Amino acid sequence: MPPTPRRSTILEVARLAGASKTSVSRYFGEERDRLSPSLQARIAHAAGTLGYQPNQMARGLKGGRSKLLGMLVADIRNPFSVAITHGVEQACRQYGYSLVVCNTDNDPEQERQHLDLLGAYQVEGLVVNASGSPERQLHTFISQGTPIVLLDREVDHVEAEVVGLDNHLAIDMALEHLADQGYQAVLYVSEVPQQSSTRQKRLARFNHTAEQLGLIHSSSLLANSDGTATLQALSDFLAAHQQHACAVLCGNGTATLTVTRLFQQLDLPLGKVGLMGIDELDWCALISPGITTLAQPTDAMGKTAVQCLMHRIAPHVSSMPAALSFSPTLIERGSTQR
Amino acid sequence: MPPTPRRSTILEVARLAGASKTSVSRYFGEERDRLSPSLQARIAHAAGTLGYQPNQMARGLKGGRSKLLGMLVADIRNPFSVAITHGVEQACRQYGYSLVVCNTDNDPEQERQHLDLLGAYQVEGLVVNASGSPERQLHTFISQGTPIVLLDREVDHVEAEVVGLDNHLAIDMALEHLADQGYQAVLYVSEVPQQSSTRQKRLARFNHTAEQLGLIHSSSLLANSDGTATLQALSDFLAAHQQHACAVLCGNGTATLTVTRLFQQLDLPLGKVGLMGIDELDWCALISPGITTLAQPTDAMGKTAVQCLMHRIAPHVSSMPAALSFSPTLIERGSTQR
DNA sequence: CACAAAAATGGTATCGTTCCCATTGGATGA
DNA sequence: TCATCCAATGGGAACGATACCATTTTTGTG
Repeated sequence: MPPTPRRSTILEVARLAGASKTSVSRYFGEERDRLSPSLQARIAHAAGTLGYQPNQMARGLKGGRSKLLGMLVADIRNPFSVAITHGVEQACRQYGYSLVVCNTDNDPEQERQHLDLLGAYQVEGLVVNASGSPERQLHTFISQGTPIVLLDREVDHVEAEVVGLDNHLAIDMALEHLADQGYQAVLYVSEVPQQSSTRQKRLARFNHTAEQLGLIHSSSLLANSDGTATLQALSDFLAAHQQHACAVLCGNGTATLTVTRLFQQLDLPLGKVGLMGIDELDWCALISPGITTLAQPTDAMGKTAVQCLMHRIAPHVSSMPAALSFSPTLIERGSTQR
Repeated sequence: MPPTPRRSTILEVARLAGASKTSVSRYFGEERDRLSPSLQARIAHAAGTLGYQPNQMARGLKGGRSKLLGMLVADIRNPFSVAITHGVEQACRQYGYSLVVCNTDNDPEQERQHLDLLGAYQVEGLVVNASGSPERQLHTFISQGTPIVLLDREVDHVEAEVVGLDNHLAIDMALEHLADQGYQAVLYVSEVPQQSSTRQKRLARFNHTAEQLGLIHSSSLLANSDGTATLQALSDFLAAHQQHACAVLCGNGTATLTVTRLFQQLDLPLGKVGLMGIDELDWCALISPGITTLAQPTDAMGKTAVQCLMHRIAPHVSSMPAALSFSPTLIERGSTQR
């Protein structure tokens, strides 16, 4: 094996092409047109021969233009997050940027570390799906001129665009659908809302709208992942309102998963007891007679987040997106059919 | 707003601490011990005051040590890939590295581009879950001394460790389980195997072992995502072997999802017609009476992949993992109970 | 045809680190 | 006591690109 054949540099290309480094730099930068066709050809040939590729580290160093975007994800194993990440990544590539994805596993400490890191890599923009409240660090980015977009969750005292679902609309749509279907009592199941503004909003809106629609309502928080507390809450709720048509509304995909398990444990008939969830999942159609969901337009959300950043980074390249708040789509299935 | 307060540099810290940049560099590098306690304290204080953080771009430039690992994922929306990515990322952090994840959406062209990119960012190692056959590019990395680990899929003519499931064992376990349960005819459903050595191996082994166990067998490839061709194949298979106990074995999670849909379309009784899949999914327990699966130890696989790389990058930090081939775990449910 | 203006190209300093090689000063040993 | 060595520290060159300014060549115009 040859002793680590180093990656070729701009200088070598320049020499081979009989040009200066500046010209080669121009060729690979935004100013290719300024070069005469003949010079362009020579450089192209030389670069091809050597297999040259600009070193992004060096690029990032000089101009601060790392062509890197950072993304902080609270829980990469949540299908919703994955879907969003997918959208964000696609959009990044479209703008010629790369994405560094950091998963925090809902741990504020990891979040802190990852933010430090993204800073150290000079990301030019940041998509943040927060797990804690990293206000201080986010301010650091902002004050350094690095634009930030918040995804799905707001962060107190951080002024930045928030891309996400229209939570009020979503809850209203869900409750109206349930009411339309004749359900009279609704239990709302959510993960603990402390870390997430979205969960808080949905919960509050649930109470508000359920009240307004004259629905009997109550809520239960998923404390531990096996949902034993909620099992109790669910059977209590059903027992207390036997004479009414009952339904459960789940605040996100995780809740839907847990509650579906509970339905099976309690052997509840889907539909007779209503079930509905926010977030569409692969398997919702498969649990017969199907679980009704509100699907989020994840790809669009991801793209919009990136578009926001690009608008700040390079206003001429991208306009500000029209809307940052998205409407869900109702996917009606048997679980809300009595 | 202050006019973009620049990020502070090593020089400013040095000045404030009354030290030289070399000392500060040492403090943040691997040679902190060489500094006297008093100097360490001064630097720590100065760095804290200024909120200093080393610029990774500059670091990467000088030493070629970017502290970055790259990962190529064929399909980020596949839960199996996500699980692996999660493991890889955790392991990275453990070693003080960060991960750039690139999703190729099974598109060789995107794969090509992403590999270029990862090269440009001077990643120190690469975890590759290939979608095409990027031999040439991978060789470039290897010849430059950048270690590579192949994940789940091999790439022709690329000599590198392959971390993945023991496919022979998996297929054998599955078929033995099915045979034990009294199934006599098995249909194997897989995605098209061209792009994936794993799919090829599983398919070949299926034919081999089914033969050996004296099972009636056949296979069907998922051409389009709605699986219409397989629907036909499945009903034909069942019709042809009415007098035998039939089962379907799915080559991966995607196949399991599609086939489960087909079972519902055809209204097949789970268990009476057996169903089993490789890859454990959230919802397999929920489709009553549950779908039997072979679970892959995804976290361990991700960690092992990183450990391989680290062993090459810094042999003193990490030893070579003992095994690169993993055994699946049988999760027995009602779908293989007649 | 001369002169200005524009286009094409090149040279050099610089980005923030790390690495290599001094330099300093005190401890060690004969 | 003096040479020697080690530990602690500092100075400057490099890494590979970009940006600015200078230079050369071309083009346009009266």
